[in-house]
Order: sequence, then C-alpha cells, then structure tokens
Amino acid sequence: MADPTPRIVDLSQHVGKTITVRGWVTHVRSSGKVAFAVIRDGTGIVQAVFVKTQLPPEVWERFKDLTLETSVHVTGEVRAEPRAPGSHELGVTGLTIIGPSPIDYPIQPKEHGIDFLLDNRHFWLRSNRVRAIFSIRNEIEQAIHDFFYARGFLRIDTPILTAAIGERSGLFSTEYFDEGNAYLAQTGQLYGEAAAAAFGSIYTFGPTFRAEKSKTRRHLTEFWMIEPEVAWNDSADNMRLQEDFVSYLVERCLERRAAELRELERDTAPLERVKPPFHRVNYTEAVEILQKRGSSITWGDDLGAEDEALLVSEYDRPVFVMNYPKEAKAFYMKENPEDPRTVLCDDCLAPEGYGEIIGGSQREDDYDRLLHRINEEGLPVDAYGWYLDLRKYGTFVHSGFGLGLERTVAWICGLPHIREVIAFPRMMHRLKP
RNA sequence: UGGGGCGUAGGUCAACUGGCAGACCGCCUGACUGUUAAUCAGGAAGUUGAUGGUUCGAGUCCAUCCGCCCCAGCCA
Repeated sequence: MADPTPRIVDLSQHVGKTITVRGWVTHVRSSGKVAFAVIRDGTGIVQAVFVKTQLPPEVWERFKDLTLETSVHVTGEVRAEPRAPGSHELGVTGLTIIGPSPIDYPIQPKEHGIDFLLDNRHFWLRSNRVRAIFSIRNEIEQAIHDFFYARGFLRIDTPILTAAIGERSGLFSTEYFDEGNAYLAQTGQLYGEAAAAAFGSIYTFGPTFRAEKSKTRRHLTEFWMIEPEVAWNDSADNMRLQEDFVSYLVERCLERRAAELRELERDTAPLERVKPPFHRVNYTEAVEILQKRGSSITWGDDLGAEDEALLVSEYDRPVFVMNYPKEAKAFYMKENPEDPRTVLCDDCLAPEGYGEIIGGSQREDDYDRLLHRINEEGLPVDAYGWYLDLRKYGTFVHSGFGLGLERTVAWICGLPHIREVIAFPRMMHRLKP
C-alpha cells in the first residue's frame, strides 16, 4: 500500500482499497444498526459508514463518542457511492479517537449571526464556505506573484515599523527605544519608489495599517496591499498595467477556482466581462456625468460611495476615474500639465458596487515641486529627506499603484463584506480572536 | 465621529394597547439496517445586556451606561 493515509480529495484513486482517513467529524447520523459520520480533512469530505453486524462491538460502541469536531483516524474500504456527500464513502473497519470534542462546540450547521461567527472565527474557519473563500484568496495571491514574476518584477518587502511617512490619515503608534514613536506602515510605496530606482520594476506585498475609525463593509484596520512601482512608466502605462493585472487575477479564478465560485453561488457572468481595456473617464467629466444624473457633487469633491456606484453602473467592466483635483489626493502625485488643478492619478472602480480596488498615480519627479507640495501639506520636511533625495540624484519618471487584496477577493467572491476574506479580521471593534 | 436599528435559552428568533418566559435547531434519554440539516417519542436548558425609575404588575414604558449591526465620512 503506497499511501495508507491519502487525502480525501484523492480518494477516487483508492477505490477498493482499505485506507485510513485522518480528519474531523462534521456530522453524525444514526439509524439503528447503521450509522454515518461525515469526516473533513481540509481537502474534502467523506462519509464513514458503520454497520453494527460487521464491526467488533468496541468499535461500534465508540461511534457514540463521535461528537462534532472530534478528531479521528478512520480505517475502511473506499467505495464510490453517489448517495454519499463527497461521492465516496468508507466502509469502516477501524476507528481511533485522537481528540475528543465536548458537546458544546458552538458552531452548528445552521444560521448564525455575524458577531457570533466572528467571536468564533477560529472555529468558523472549518466551514466549507470559508474553505472556498480562502482557496480563492490563495489563488489570487499566487496569481499576483505569477503575474509579476513573468514580467520580471522584483518583489521587495518594505518595513512595517516606520517613522511618520506616507498618508495623512490615522496611524498606529508604539514606543520605539530612544527614537520616539514608531508607526505601523500605511503603505510601502515610498520605499517602493526607492527600490524602483534600483531595480526598475518592483512590487510589494504586505500588511498595511490604518487607525481610521471607519465602520464599513470595505474597511479593515489591517489589510494586505500589493504595490507595484515601475521606472519610466507614465500614468497611461500605469493604467495599462492595472487593467492587465486585474484581468489576469479574474481570469485565473475563473479558470482554476470554478468549483469554489460555484460553492459561493457567485454569478460569473460579470467576471467574464473583465477584460482590457477598462473604461477611462476624467474626474472632470465624471463630475459632469454625475451632476446630470442628480448627484450633488461639485468640482473639487472626492467621489462618494453613492457617486462611485452611479458612475460604475454605466459600464460593464471596471472603470478608471483619472486626474483628480490636487486637494483630494496625496502630496506625491504629479501635477497634470494639461490641467494644473489636477494630478496624474487614477482610481480603479470595480463593477457591481464594489468600489475602489486600486489607487494609482504617476509620482512627482521634480525636486522643487515635490518640496513645495510637502511644505504646502505641512509635512515634516526632515522626515522626507531620503525621499526627496530620489529626485535629487538621477530623478526618473515613474508610476505605481496599490491594490487592496481584501477588496479584490471580496469582489471576485461576490461577498458583501471584506471581513469574510481575511482569516482573522482586524476592525475598529475587533482585536480577538 | 454623525444618522438609523438591535440586544430574550448554547444558536436563530417569537411574545398584540404593560398581564403566567415561548418555538425551532442543537444537547441528553429511548426507538429505528442507507442516513443526506434523517425521522419518531420523551427530557434538561433563562439574572430577557447592566443599573436605576414609573406602575398593583415591566422582556415591553422612561433615563443612563455597555455591546453589536447597517449607512455616511476617510481610504485600498
């Protein structure tokens, strides 16, 4: 016997053989002298069949100790069985209880409220639905690495502990020896720019932190962001990279995670339309469109959630909103030579109301203009000395963007809230488990 | 941080203008040789989020506090 303990997903290769499955009990049903236990091992489920007349009495007796989530080794003959969940079953000949599970295991195959499920997230992870979500998240993460690797990008890991630098909004801080406060990174971008000057094309993939008191379906205080930065790319090149990138991630899930998308009851028709080119609309045009459709937005305002949904509903695939007013965006974005009130940037809005999944821009590469913008924003110039130096010693046109991993996964999975696509979500009111 | 909503058994929820604390699921006991969220019979299970008030009487009305959900803002 080459593999006496195969994974459940591989059982079709072991039909007729006696093997041992190692896993957890997800369901028990008894019918007098025949009893059924469904076993999960993380790769699939299999039904174990206990027949009283064909078992030693002590094995039969042990069946009634199988509570929900008991961990077991079950030995038996593999049979193809269309009636069984998982389409295979095990004619049990042996049972070893590895870890008993008290009867008060909290999660039932029934409906629960979100607060209860999040309190029990360490158990909730064991459900089918969660497994499907994380298979898709994993596919997307792998696709991200494959996409950039194939294009010769270097992955670099930027610091999580930083001096105050980056975005304006809320920072988590902690004491840092004699250096005063350290802050959890909100972005790796500025470091990515330094790396782009060294390596050409780079991307970062790491956790980022925002101490904003936002309580919406689209915000976490800790989330994962992918930030490419490319030397010699202007804003137009940047958007072409974004649409190729996003389209590739969607395509990979459609190709390789169809079963999981089905498990989540995701309508894949809108995903199949996600192909380059994405629609492009200038901020100024967007404001005019929105005003015609009844929005109260005026030039200079950022787009609200309602405005985004209204705008995206016009199109059948993601939309780039380009060149926002300077005041609405970060200091490092390059002024638009065609309209100096605006900067060369883009937000990529996902369809179906999922909103902004990418924010990107061409960076200001002129030393004096960048210094002027830092002062205008009232930022501490000395903290940005090294960043300014990138413009002083061999400045270069460059662009990049940040893709929010959880927003992207939630969109592709078709889930209403991003808290479901990260294993242990961190939100304003949740630090445990 | 604003606006709205909610808090009752382990879970999901009922309980009319204030009048005996309920159902289903789960759990326990028993029956059943092919169950699919098995079925059938029986049983245990409650400081109604907390404190105070009004009342003959409060899950229900009032005040304060605590917790959560949704929407908005900020953003990815």
